[in-house]
Amino acid sequence: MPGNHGRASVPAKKVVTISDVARKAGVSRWVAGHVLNQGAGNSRVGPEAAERIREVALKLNYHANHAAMLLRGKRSYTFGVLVASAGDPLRSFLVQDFDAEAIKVGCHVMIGNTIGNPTIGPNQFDFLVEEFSRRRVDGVLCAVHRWFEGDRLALVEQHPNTIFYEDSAVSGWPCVAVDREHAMRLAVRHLVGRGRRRIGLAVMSLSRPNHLERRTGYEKELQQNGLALDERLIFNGESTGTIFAQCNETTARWEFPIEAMDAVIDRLVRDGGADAIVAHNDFWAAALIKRMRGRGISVPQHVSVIGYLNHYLADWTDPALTTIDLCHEAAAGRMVEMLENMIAGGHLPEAERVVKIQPRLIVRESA
Amino acid sequence: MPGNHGRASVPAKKVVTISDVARKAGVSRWVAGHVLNQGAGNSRVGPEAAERIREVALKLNYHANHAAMLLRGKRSYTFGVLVASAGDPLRSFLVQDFDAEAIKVGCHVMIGNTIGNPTIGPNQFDFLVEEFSRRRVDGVLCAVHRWFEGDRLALVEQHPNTIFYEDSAVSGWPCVAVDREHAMRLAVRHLVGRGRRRIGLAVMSLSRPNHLERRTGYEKELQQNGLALDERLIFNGESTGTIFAQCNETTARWEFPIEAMDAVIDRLVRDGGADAIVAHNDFWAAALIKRMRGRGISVPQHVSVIGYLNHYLADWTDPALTTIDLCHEAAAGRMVEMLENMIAGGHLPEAERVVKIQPRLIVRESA
DNA sequence: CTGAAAGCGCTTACAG
DNA sequence: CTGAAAGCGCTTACAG
Repeated sequence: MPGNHGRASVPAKKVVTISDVARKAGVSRWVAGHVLNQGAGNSRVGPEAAERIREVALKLNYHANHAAMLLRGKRSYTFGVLVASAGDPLRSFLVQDFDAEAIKVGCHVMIGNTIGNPTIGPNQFDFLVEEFSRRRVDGVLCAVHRWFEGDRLALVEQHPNTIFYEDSAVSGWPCVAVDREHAMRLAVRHLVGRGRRRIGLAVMSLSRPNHLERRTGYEKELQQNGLALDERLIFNGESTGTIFAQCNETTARWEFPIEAMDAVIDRLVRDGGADAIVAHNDFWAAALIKRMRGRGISVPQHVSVIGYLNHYLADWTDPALTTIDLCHEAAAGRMVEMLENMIAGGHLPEAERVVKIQPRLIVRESA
Repeated sequence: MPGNHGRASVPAKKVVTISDVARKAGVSRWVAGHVLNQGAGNSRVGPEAAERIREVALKLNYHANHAAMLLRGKRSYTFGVLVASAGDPLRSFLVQDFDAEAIKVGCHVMIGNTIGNPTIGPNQFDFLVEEFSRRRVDGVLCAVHRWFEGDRLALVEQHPNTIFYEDSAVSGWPCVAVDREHAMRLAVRHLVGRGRRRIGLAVMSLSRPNHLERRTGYEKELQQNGLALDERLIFNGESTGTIFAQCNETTARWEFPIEAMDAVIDRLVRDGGADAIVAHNDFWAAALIKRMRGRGISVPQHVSVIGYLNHYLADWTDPALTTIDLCHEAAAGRMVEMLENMIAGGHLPEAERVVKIQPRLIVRESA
């Protein structure tokens, strides 16, 4: 029968403690604790005693009491994850992969959505930073874009073991980001290889440093292939004043005005004569494909399209989307590794603070 | 500078304790603790003293030490969530919404992915059940389909405060599920309203009780509208032997053979003369739309299509997908509520153990 | 109402 | 190597 517990407190089931193990193994609590809960390789306990203790612990199904360790000052083996919304198309992969990597080093992940929950108060980000402190998380992954509210300085002050994903937000702080320059080079190179010469770039913004990297990669690869840069082939979403994606405050779901992509088609294809478009992300790409079909422009025959993200969506566009895979798994692995280094050893060497993840191109049908 | 901590232990920052508050407020620790950390409404402390204590606590920024409370037997204010993979199109919403609801009652959510991480051992589910015990979670949400491995009995034994989503897995245990019968009725009703008469149903399985409910709703609504049941209009994926969706063990991503939908089109549209299809989920629906276009069947002119889930995908199919929204937010709210009741009061009345969430139809373009 | 004491399960000096 | 003691920050009887 479910839940016949007391009110706010949970009756401690009879649980085996370090004393039980010590008694049964015929050693002191000190020795038992040392063998079981401290790092291995200590000189002070004989190997045969250690073995015996471990056996007893196994038989008794002993597990160190987490709360007691924590109270005593040990680490919590818990990471906090700050995301705008965990259901977000990109973050959901990141959350999954980060958890998978965390578990490998014995850590669990505590979720923290920073938007869409006004009941918490005016600023969920700051609230969660405090909560994570109270829970004594060992480290924090912050994957919240910098344009969302939240005191990043307070975050890193309270949680020195913080790592950022994509938007570093605090200059010089450890950050793992996709190599966007490389991503754009992969895309352009592929298109050139398919005979495209009028390659357009459509991005949400060029004022944000992250997005600017895309332009750099785009330009470099054009140059490398002897193609001239034509400003008419670059679409900067900022100039249109349209908000291309925003999170609905009440549903906490992302919304996207598909029709807004018509402006991209007008500028790049109709006016600029583009025969290919490298899109801001898979959603832009999917919308471009959809709207171009409506205008009789076929993909990839007339215009090739390349996305960025490799969301589930990519298989379902028609034609299926050729896109840049962001390799979240690699990013997650790297972040956990860095976090563990920070926890164990203190400073990360300057050179290892900003890590670029090499994305890869997934070729489907749209380019 | 990031991370200049000690090895495996974290130096306790100077933190304010209940003793500090008590001293400053001129009361005993007992009183301070009683006012601050116990439920309100105790008769033994005068209101003016209580007020003063609260003021001091606020000024000192006192927060009860979580580990100490836990060690003392208080609840952890943590929920564990078991999902096959948190990045899964459906689960990702659920994780987000469940966290949002949990935070409202002062709880945090610990993620647990039960597949895709073989390094953990042969059975991640059982491993996580143990881990959740060690972390002393107050309750568990299990949103893992019953055909995945994992000892459900051990789960509910170790965590009496467990609630299932969709697949109850343990008979009679509290469970929140979408009212699939109602979902199908909404879909059929809508199609009939649009003049469809040969309405097909395409589902992955009819042997699983959950899926059988769909057929029931489908039949009832046909009957209600005076339409005869035609077995040729029902596609049961099981009969084809195809695996329509599976999680890649190494990438932990869901894969779906889009071409497999051709069999559905053959049976329902070509042979059965269907003018509408209610699809197993949005992914089936999206694939049907895509493959039908390839065969010159246009949606919704020739055949209407309705999905199930209301994933991001729904906006991006061409035409945009009319689909059933599963109302995850409502489900999450209900689950947290039930969990809290179980924690606080013990048994849930029989009648409140199985909750059906009423889905809604989102009309876009495909039907 | 109040306050000193014991104890949750550990670790960490400390003295043998 | 060993063992008794103190203490992490709380709550819970218990005696005033």
